[in-house]
Amino acid sequence: MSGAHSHNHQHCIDAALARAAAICTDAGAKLTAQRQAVLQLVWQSHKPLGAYPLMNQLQQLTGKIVAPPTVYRALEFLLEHGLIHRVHSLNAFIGCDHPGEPHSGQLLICRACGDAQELDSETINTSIAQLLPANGFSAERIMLEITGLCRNCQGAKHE
Amino acid sequence: MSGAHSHNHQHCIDAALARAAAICTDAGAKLTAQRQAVLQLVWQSHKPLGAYPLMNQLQQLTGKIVAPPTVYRALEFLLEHGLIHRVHSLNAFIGCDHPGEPHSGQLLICRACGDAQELDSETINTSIAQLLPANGFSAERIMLEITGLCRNCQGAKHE
DNA sequence: CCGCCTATGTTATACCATTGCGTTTTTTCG
DNA sequence: CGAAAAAACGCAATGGTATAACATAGGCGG
Repeated sequence: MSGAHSHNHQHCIDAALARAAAICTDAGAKLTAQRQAVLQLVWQSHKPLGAYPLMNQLQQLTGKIVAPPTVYRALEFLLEHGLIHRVHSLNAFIGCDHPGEPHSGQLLICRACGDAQELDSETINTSIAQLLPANGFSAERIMLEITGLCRNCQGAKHE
Repeated sequence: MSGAHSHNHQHCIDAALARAAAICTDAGAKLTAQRQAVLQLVWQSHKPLGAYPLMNQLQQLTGKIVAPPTVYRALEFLLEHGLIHRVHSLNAFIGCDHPGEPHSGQLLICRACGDAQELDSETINTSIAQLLPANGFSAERIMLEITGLCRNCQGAKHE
């Protein structure tokens, strides 16, 4: 596994980094080199990336030893500013497709290839929004994670 | 913490255990004493219960030392048979309100009191179901967890 | 009795995340 | 500018979550 992606999505990464920079400037937050490096690595991985793999990659990238708190602090910053999502079912992280906009992180996670795709279905959002008042519940964080098989993996099925 | 619940929901627990026994018999699975004890403890807690607290309670209940794999194996069994749900955002477990029926574990989790309430909204289910074909995705597990403030905690709590 | 399957026990370890503290860097402002 | 304050970072240790690997015990059909 060394940069062998058939499709080069360097421009996606660059775009994401640019958007991130803009958002941080806007918010008066500092996208330091380290945070940017973490964001880049998260984006660079098509799949949700765990904190420790990320840590290793960060070490390779910077040539320095990196301890867990370092990477977690960067991740926390990026989460706070909506630049990445946490994928709870995998204990991993993934770049956010449309930072800046309000959205709730709807994810389709393929258990075969590991890819994750972000959705933003208004239908689902409104269904949920309509449901809450009936329960007197005030929502702060909505997390929808759907695990299954993506289009590509359905034909070539394992198990 | 010694049985200090103001509301005695022993009958809920008993009902859940009875249903569980029926479901297991039906499925040809064995609800052993240990698994039943774990199920009881999970139900006994109004709130989602972590594996290690559960382990401690199980030790007190049985008077024997219990190792992590023991409790995880029981939890795995209960999950497989739909008798409990895993709450990913808390790394915890909660009794399932309506085992036996197909449902997808929609949860309202109050961050103030820690209570969790299970939903089963057809509206949401159909929204999701309609969304999947467009993405060519075949869903196997759908997980919706909503964190916020429940009715009781909204008045009392700030921030 | 014997072999098989399931459940369980036991030890160790992998994996995920945070706390606490001290140092360096950056920002702020007189 | 230069000192005080704040933010980011490095580092060591620890806490919390989950599983691997191997051993043991008991039911059950041949």
